[in-house]
Amino acid sequence: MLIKRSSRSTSVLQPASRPTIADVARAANVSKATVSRFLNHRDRLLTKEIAARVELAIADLSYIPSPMAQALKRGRSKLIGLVVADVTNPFSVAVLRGAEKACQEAGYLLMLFNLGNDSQRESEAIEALTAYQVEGFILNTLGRDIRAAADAARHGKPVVLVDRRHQGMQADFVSLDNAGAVHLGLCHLNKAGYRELLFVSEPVRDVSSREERRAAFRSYINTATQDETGLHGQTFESIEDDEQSLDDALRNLRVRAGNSLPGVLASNAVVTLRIVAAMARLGWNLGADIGLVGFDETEWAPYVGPGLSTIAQPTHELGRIAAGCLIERLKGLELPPRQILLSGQLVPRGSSVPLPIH
Amino acid sequence: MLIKRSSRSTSVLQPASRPTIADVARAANVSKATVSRFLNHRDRLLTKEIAARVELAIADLSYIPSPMAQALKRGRSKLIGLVVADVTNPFSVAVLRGAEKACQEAGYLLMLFNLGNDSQRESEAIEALTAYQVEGFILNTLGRDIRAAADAARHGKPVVLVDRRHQGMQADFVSLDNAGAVHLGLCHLNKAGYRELLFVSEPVRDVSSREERRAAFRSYINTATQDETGLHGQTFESIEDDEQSLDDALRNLRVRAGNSLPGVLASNAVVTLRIVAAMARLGWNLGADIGLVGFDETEWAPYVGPGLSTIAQPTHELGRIAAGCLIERLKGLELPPRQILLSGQLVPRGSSVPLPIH
DNA sequence: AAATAAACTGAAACTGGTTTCAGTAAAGCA
DNA sequence: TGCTTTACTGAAACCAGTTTCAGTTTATTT
Repeated sequence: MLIKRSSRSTSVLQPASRPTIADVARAANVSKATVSRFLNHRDRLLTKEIAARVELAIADLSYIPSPMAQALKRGRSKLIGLVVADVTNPFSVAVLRGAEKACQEAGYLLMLFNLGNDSQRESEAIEALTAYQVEGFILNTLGRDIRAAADAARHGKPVVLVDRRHQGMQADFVSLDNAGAVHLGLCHLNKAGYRELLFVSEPVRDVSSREERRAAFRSYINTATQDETGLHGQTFESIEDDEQSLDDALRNLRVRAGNSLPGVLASNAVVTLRIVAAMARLGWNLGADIGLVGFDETEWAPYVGPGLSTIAQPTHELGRIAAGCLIERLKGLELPPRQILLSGQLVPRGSSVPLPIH
Repeated sequence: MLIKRSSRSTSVLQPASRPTIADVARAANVSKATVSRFLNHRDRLLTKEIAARVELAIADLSYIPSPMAQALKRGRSKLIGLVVADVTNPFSVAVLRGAEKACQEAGYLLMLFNLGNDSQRESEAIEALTAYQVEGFILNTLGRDIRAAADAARHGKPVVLVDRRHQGMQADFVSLDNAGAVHLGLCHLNKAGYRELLFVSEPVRDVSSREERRAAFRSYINTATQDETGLHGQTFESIEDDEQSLDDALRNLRVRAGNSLPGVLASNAVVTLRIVAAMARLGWNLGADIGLVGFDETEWAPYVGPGLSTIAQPTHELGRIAAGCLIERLKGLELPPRQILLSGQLVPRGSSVPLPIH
């Protein structure tokens, strides 16, 4: 006796593979085409009676079409690739969550690729995801490997850049309004009485958001200097594990300040933490000895030292919007590349209050 | 004139779709089967001469086989599904990174699904991932929806549970040695002089790791009480946004303590932060007024208050091992379900030092 | 040198869907 | 009532691979 592969035994022994469209067709006594039509064009076509039969069969077998097979035929996979420079960064995670939500609502699934801050892997990531037929990319990467993303674009896959521009790349771009945010932070420090300022970031090279923030800092300082407000400023790139240099930079800052107050603007949460660590090493007090405002609001910011003043990014929104842009493009929207900038919000806390709270 | 789809023009205008195996076959003047054989059984079969021709053609067109098509035919997709209860939890992210690394090395790609703490979505996640033919699952979920994971297992897909067991489910399980870790924390608090203890966790219901930690806490307290060491303890479940109850619980703890010292064991980083927040609200000092040891080491732990004492989990290892187990099973390893427990490590800091540092 | 076995290769079938094309039945129109 | 049009359905081709099966060389054995 011949056992047909398609015999869908309910036995627990042979781990029944999922039912296929052919199984449904057989059960409903129609052709595969009809089942497919029911699934895709339910409204047009199809007699009520046949539709009912198909519907029943589908429910009966609890049939779910295979996205793989669909992707193969349609060329569309309902998959979106999200490439993140570093999942450890809370910013990335927050963006991820926003994007995920938007994707879910639109019936897309996110494939996450984490570079672990290894810019080498960017090409690899994009290739792997392209191989899986992702329909588009959300990139929050260094963009140092120009080829990679450009390749994707050339394959006709839409790309949305989050937080970091890729040089020479025409794509939708969603980000914090860095200039505005820096302005916010510096005005705050200035008003609080800090006059000798230092901008600390991770190595800037080619990371657009860091560049923009630094440029905004310099520009603010320049106009302030011209207006003779007594405001001065410098910038510093902090390298991982090089505690010495950071400590020196802070010491110098204090020297420069003389008996005016020194303040620091940290370019992201990672740097903020490094500065907090340095302050601990130096035995200085946040706020009193040096003022600090850092990018990125975190859940722990209120409880570190006297509370960390932060510039909160609308991370969730950034993610949602990025995914939204991509999905619009996938639906066929033809538009020149957009830039969407959202404002940050200052959350003042103890680290930017000059006097120790009594 | 007819333009064949397969004509691979290098023109930038028409966004060339990726070359297919047929293109390679044509270029090498062999059959698709031969190309496929070259890719999969390079060593056996195939003349050197033909192999060389195929190799050249592949390199020439920079051909990459479509995993989708492969998955369809083989039934294997080189995809592993990772379902996480909450990406916001740094524990999950750390596990993710470990797992990612192991997968990458073995040529697998991770598909992440985040439940956002919504246990409802567990089935949905597993279904979606199954539909994409993932070959196995790493689950760090509530496991409240028994059907979901059991379904996966029934389909013959191996499952590895991380940190949280699913009741009645026979699967590999990778986790912290919770009993040992609790012991570590309590011994430490006890030695430091804290005598009236409180275990605070998120709602325990059905989350095995929380259950285990609480049980270990109770057992420790019980034996300690019998030995008349003067140690007492209670447990408390902290609910999100219910600050009032937590504050009360802490106040009661201090009352119970009388003039002995009260200490808290927090069941994870989220709870630790809640307790820190409560202490701030109450105006109490960590260490001096109440001792605190929390599960999960974080980068900010050293800088909150006098420094948070933590029980560090080998998160990265957990992820790596979980992925490793899964991959072994995918390679055909038949073994009864394993339990792999790793030890935690105590990182003592100011929050468990009774006297304010001078 | 003939017979047999081994080693390669290609055509075709298959994976699970979608879509085109052609065919049938019902409805509309004269 | 006969002819055209419309509406619906099924067979078959296709997506990009893998695998079986059969056929052709080549190598080995006698």
